[in-house]
Amino acid sequence: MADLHSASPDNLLRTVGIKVTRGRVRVIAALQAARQPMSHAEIGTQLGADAAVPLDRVTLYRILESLVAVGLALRAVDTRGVFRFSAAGTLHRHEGHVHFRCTDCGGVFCLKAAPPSPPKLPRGFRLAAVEFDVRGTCAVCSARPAA
Amino acid sequence: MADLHSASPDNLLRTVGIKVTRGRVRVIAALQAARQPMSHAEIGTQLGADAAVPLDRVTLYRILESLVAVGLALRAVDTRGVFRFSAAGTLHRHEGHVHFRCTDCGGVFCLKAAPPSPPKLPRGFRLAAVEFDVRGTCAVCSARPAA
DNA sequence: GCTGCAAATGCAACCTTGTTGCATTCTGAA
DNA sequence: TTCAGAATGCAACAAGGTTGCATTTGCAGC
Ligand SMILES: [Mn+2]
Ligand SMILES: [Mn+2]
Ligand SMILES: [Zn+2]
Ligand SMILES: [Zn+2]
Repeated sequence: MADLHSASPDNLLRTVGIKVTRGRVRVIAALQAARQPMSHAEIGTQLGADAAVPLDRVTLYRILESLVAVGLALRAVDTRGVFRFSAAGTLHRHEGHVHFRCTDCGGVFCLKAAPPSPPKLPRGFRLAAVEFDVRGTCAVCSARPAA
Repeated sequence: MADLHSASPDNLLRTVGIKVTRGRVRVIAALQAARQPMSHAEIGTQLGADAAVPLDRVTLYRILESLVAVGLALRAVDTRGVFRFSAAGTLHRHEGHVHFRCTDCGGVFCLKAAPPSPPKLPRGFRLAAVEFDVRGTCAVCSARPAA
């Protein structure tokens, strides 16, 4: 089982069955190279900097949306209310375990615990999604003195 | 120190030593009456609805800021990246049960199920909050034909 | 290698959330 | 009652995020 950062963007996209486009490849590569989850603005800046062809702002949003939808990226909200994205992988299944979100750096960490089962709903209610959100500060951010 | 659970907005404000203004009193009252944390927009809508005198949008932000600063309100970021505010010292506690969020009407419903216990964290990680987010459509929205 | 169609993109416009500056009004202590 | 500092209202701004629509592009089928 390859780790998150080893599979090529092209192969990841083909594996999940969505089109391989220049934009998606560039975004996945950027997320894989990142040491921390990136905001939309950070990705846009970096992509605009190291490439002759800039990526449209809206297209970037839609690329991130599509990557999250197929599980190739994870999305979290940092303490300032900004979405931050990190690379995931097809080979890594995220359904079977709980995630920890660092509210400081926006990082998402896989825990070993199994997700809780959904509760009983009142009559007529229809369940669509269940999300167990565990938040706090990761080891790195907890060690670092507060800003 | 006065009991935060039973004090009136006026007394709460006097206790913490900031000025008692019409706006602050109304906001505290709204937060105390709320069954769940409210967004800035929700507070603004409610205050605009049941009062002849609407509250300026910016003033509301500054009121919430001041209440958080003195500890009379709590601020959190929800999964959509929006700040939500709750009164500190209200009687309705939401820690003891799970919530259901209707993705259609936006309503939040208190369920009878107990929240799952937080999982074991890796060394150095610090837990801040655990949120069990159950989403879907409520009874009313499920019954109504899709728009 | 073509062809055709759905998927993806670019662009303009728009919405929401949150902030800043400044003149005016209000609170509450002296 | 006075009045300085705190709070408010209004206008303008900024960033994050979304929507609609015309155009381009990936890629499956031939
Ligand atoms: Mn995971
Ligand atoms: Mn509740
Ligand atoms: Zn962290
Ligand atoms: Zn509903």
